[in-house]
Amino acid sequence: MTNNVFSALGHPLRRQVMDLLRKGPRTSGELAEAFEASWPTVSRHLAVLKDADLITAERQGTSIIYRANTSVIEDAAAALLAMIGRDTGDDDLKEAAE
Amino acid sequence: MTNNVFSALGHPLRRQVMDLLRKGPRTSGELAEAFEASWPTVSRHLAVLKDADLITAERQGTSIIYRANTSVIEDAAAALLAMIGRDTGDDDLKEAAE
DNA sequence: CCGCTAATTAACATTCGTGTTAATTAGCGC
DNA sequence: GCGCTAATTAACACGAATGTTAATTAGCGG
Repeated sequence: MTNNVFSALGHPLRRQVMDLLRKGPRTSGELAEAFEASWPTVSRHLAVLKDADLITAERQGTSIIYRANTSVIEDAAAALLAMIGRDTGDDDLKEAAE
Repeated sequence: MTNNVFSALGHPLRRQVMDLLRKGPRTSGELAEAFEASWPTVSRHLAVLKDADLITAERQGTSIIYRANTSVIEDAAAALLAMIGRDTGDDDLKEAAE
């Protein structure tokens, strides 16, 4: 669950999508226009993000609206902080060995 | 700088390395033994992590000691939280649109 | 159903990532 | 320098990711 999240965020275009989505929901077309890449290319990046559960897709008429999935992003951030020993309240890791 | 960090964390073995390093410094040999993969394979994963600045390497005699680079991990976590509008004190992003 | 717009999926070429074994560098003790 | 251990780099094979154009699905309005 925090697994392909990092891979998904590995691509710069996908991070930019997340940044755009932070400001509010966007349709596929709006997102596609925001980048130089072709529409199918953006579409596939969106599919990767959706697969990683980083965004959600909701059909509305002929458009499809994408939204950032904040809880998954929070989980990923928590996983990172856990890497440096900072517990985040998820208590799922107990370890403090010198 | 927060760029290849996510790609580097995309591989499960590399996240496990980070988790081991959280508990303290380890030599290349110790890390190599911790995984099923061959030593050269682990070695190259370590190179990826080092390239992303997630870990540091220090030669000590014939051994090379690896340590987690906490500040870069913190930066990555901050970048994630910024994606959901949560400012982390880095003030480099200002935006709160509905 | 036809035509139109929105968006995804298919097919293809190319580049990147991963893992292995073999070869190489680096340091230490004799 | 020789031999030994620690670790990386080189070379190779192969599967996954990326981007493009062409084809397809989905919904709406006439």
